[in-house]
Amino acid sequence: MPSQSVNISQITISELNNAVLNFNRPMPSSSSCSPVLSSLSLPTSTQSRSMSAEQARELLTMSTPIPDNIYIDTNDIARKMKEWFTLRISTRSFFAVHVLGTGRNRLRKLLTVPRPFNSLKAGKELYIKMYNWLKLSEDVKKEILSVVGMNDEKSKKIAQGPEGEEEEYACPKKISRKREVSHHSETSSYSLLSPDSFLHTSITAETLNAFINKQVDYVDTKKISNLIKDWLKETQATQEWFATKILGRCRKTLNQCLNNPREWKNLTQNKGIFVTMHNWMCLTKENRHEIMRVYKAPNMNSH
DNA sequence: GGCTACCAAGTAACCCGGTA
DNA sequence: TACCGGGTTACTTGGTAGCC
Repeated sequence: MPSQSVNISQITISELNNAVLNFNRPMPSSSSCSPVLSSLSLPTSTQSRSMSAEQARELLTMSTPIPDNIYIDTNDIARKMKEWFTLRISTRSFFAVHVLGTGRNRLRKLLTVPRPFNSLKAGKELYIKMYNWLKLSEDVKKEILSVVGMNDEKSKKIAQGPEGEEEEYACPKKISRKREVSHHSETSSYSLLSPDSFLHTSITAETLNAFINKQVDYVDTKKISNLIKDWLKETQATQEWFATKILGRCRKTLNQCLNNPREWKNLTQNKGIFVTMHNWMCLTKENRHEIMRVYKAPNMNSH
């Protein structure tokens, strides 16, 4: 994969070094891992330019021999990585190919059957990369993902069509329309557009975004489905409008969620829809009405 | 590490019922 | 009867995991 400088990236080497400085801080709920990245040969803090994809990968790579006193708990790393993947910030395939530089099946093996660190050969480097990855802040991780994947020519080529000769993988933001939608909900990027008229309302788009994407631990899916159905009847708002304007999904998806709500624990991608619906119903009647007016909900003339 | 089956999510097509 | 909104079914696609 060719190394390219990335102009649009906002991340700087100094920011990355700041992240590295925090590495001496213990990992949350971790006691078995010792800092490793501090031994890496990182760019100096005087460099304040955007990093290239290669530099992003280098950041996670051991560039010096592994000290004998360093022990990495592969089980712990695998568990934490699996937890991180549930956030759906990146697919396993994407992470394997672009961050680790290996195949998705290889990563799966590392996560499902973690072998003792000392018994590993080439796998050591991959675990170290993951260890270092877990130490980064979420913002830095996202920037790295952006740098190593979203902007390189390979990704663009594959994103344009199935002609790619390289290993098939999925880019969560560019390639998969479905995952993009899912990602959208999981990462709290709100679906509402920002009409100019919103500027004149008492509730701002930012406020609404923050509120409606508020994280929720649990949603009673059946209850919220019934509430939404009742609310749609009451206000005569159409499923089409609510689905596209508020949820950012197609009407059919909303319809299925309302009529066949799965148990919360069984949900994966559609959790975001129920979270948004839950938060929507937590808004005051007045706020909902105002938003409906701004977003030109049908039948608003009658209210 | 390759192959393959399964699952989840999203959507198109179609149908049905209400209404003007 | 045409139109619109809601519901159902089948299909497509990507991710994951089992098997070897």
